[in-house]
Amino acid sequence: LVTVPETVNASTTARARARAELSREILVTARARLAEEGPAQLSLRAVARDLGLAPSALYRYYESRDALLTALIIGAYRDLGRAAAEADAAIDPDAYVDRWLATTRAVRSWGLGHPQEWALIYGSPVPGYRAPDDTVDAANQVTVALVRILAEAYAAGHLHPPAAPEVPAHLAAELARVRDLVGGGLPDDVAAVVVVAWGYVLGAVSLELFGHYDHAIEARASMWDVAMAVLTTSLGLGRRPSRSRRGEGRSGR
Amino acid sequence: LVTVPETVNASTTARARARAELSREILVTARARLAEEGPAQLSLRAVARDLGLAPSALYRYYESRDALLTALIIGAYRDLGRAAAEADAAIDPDAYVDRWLATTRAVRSWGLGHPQEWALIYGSPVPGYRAPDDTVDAANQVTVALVRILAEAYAAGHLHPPAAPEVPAHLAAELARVRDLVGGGLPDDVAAVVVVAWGYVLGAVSLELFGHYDHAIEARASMWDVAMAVLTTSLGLGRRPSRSRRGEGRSGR
DNA sequence: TGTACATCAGTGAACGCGCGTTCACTGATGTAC
DNA sequence: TGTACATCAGTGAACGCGCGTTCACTGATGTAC
Repeated sequence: LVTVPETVNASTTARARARAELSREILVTARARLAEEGPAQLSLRAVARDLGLAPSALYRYYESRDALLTALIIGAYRDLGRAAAEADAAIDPDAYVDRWLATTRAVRSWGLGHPQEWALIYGSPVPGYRAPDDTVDAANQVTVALVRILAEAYAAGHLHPPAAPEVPAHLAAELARVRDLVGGGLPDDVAAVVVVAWGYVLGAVSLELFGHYDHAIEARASMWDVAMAVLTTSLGLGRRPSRSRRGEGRSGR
Repeated sequence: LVTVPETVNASTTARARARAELSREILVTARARLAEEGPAQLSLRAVARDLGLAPSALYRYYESRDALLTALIIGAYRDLGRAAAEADAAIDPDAYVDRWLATTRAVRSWGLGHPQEWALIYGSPVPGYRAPDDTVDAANQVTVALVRILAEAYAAGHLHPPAAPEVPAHLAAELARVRDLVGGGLPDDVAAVVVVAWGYVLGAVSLELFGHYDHAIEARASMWDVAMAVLTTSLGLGRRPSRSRRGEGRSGR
């Protein structure tokens, strides 16, 4: 199975060009099917049908159904990561609260717009499917888009979480890896708080998408805004430290 | 289709008793199958096979596969709700922090012990299945078990969230419903913070169970403890108010 | 530029599988007299 | 207490369905001389 080049240069043969194009078209079609059924329901035959191909033809492009799923997962992470990064890039880099709010909002919006793809990457694992390591990098891009903002805010002295948890050594070692994703610089306790914030953002979108506000909270957008306000306060994210950390901090005054 | 009485009294006929028993046995077997495959994979035929019955026999007990799923969902919510309530009941009622930590821990433990049932109730919706309203009550029991602790803590003056978000009126009206689940008494902004805490607990368990700490954080129990410490601080849950709310609060001193 | 051969895309039939649900049936259990 | 009839549990065969994957094939595209 030959991998498909991302970019098609001029010297590429017509056959290769057609191959790359159809390969992408298969992905697009599969994504469209996903929008109508769940990831577990996604069938090669249905995709082939939509494309007017024989089912067996897909095997020239994807080794198996799992390979197609993997491509979809990676695509979804990339798409979401891109949406988050673009939202961030549109804001003044020094306005950390605004960047955080805009980026988290973009994450939620993407989820609302792509509920089945969200389920594919953040929902229950697809049964019988084991994600290969290729997906990890793509998943990390989303994490980085969120965490970077908080890391930069911290570096600029604009993140002062009032909650400074004790972090045991073995956990601190692992948090260091998260820290390294964004270039280091966070103390253990702040890194832990950042992971909690990351978890809340993803978890809250899932709760909403998976129907757990049903019959209770219909004002979803307002609830999101309120939740993010609470989160921002809890993070101590903003221009002025609300409290010094650990009695004596880096905060002025 | 006759409903099965919860309790079997002495006058019940042997046939009815057998019916009730097998009805329960079907559920138990289905739950066991769930532990091995995902909810979407659950098949009537497999359950019948495990019980040594013809597939058609199950139709005497459950109208359809969806009806069986519904019974499983309600059972899972009840089981989780019971586990949470029991953990709470084991703690001194005035020790709100301990109650919160014990109860949330119980929620996580139940999830770790019943990952597929967790996925059934909190994971991506099972495709093609639409949950009937019967499940809502059962779901609420879990919410109540968590929220009640915070409501009681607030009533006792032991909950002082430093984050007091602005809550728009239409959202406040909906939060009132949540409030009513536990007998009222929470101001809008506190109710909003409580919903955020509820969301974090459920979201964090899902993230862990669905594999989003994989390749990053292996010290799951420590991470949980740290997260709950952060959450507790963010809630302002404890004996002494860490800050007065809105400048002048009910806090003493 | 033209020909001979190799490569590769896509076909269509077939494989074996498991699923939810229906239906006419049998034999056992329960009930009314 | 005994008999006649009604109810109901469970059977087994069958329905129609869609699935992932394999395989021998054809015809078109690409390449080497």
